[in-house]
Amino acid sequence: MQTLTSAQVTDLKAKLFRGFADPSRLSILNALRKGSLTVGKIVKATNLSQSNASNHLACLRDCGLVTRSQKGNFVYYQLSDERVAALLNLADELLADSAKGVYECTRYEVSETEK
Amino acid sequence: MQTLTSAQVTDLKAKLFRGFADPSRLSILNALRKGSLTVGKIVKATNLSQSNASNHLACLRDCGLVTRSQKGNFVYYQLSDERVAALLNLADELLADSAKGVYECTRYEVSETEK
DNA sequence: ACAGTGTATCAGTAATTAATGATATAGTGA
DNA sequence: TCACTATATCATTAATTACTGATACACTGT
Repeated sequence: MQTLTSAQVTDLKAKLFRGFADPSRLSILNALRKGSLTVGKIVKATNLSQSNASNHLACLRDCGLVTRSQKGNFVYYQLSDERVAALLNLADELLADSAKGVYECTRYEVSETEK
Repeated sequence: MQTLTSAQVTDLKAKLFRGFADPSRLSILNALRKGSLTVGKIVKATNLSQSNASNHLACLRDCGLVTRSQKGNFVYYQLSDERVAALLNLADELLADSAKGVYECTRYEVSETEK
């Protein structure tokens, strides 16, 4: 068991947050809030392409946010810890209060697929 | 006051998390946990270059995580909400439990500046 | 108005990242 | 073994991002 430098801890924390920092991954995490799902169900729920979803799932696993369990031909993913959902909830609350400000921020660009 | 689509909410949430998802910004946020600081103090605390710190501060402001207040020649930054610190705390806890797994993950690369 | 200090912005570059389509792997049942 | 389904990986491309050094702006005191 090795002790980490504070810079290493910071890198790990950044990595953890990076898992949350992409709309595709957030939509996956959101779908998993209700429980574990197969990759196929995740693809349907999120409208991501299969390979893209698979890549993001690998990323989420890499960040420690989800775990994987194989059952026959299917692979189930689920949130790795209650606190993953708790982080999502906290972010929801924070956004609910500050969304207006962020939304109006000049740098923010809404994706073109939305009206 | 406009209602946001769920995709817009997802984009905003991703943007919020992106603020946390970089080691430089995390070290800034960490420095600000104890209270507000001038840019100069932040630069010293983080070892970032002045322009780099300034860019990250703009980013953090853009993500809604910090606020800015000017006093004479100095600019003070501070966390915009208690919940920003709460998110950092939650991430700390999550990491404390799962650090081992994340640390051992094959994809993770420790920056070369560390031994 | 000027010099000095603190902060922000700009242009350029290198590196990282997300997405796609095609292909590979692994499990299932006949 | 074979055909089939589910998932993962690969190669490529386009887009985004972090950083640096130089410069600009803003405030202060003289």
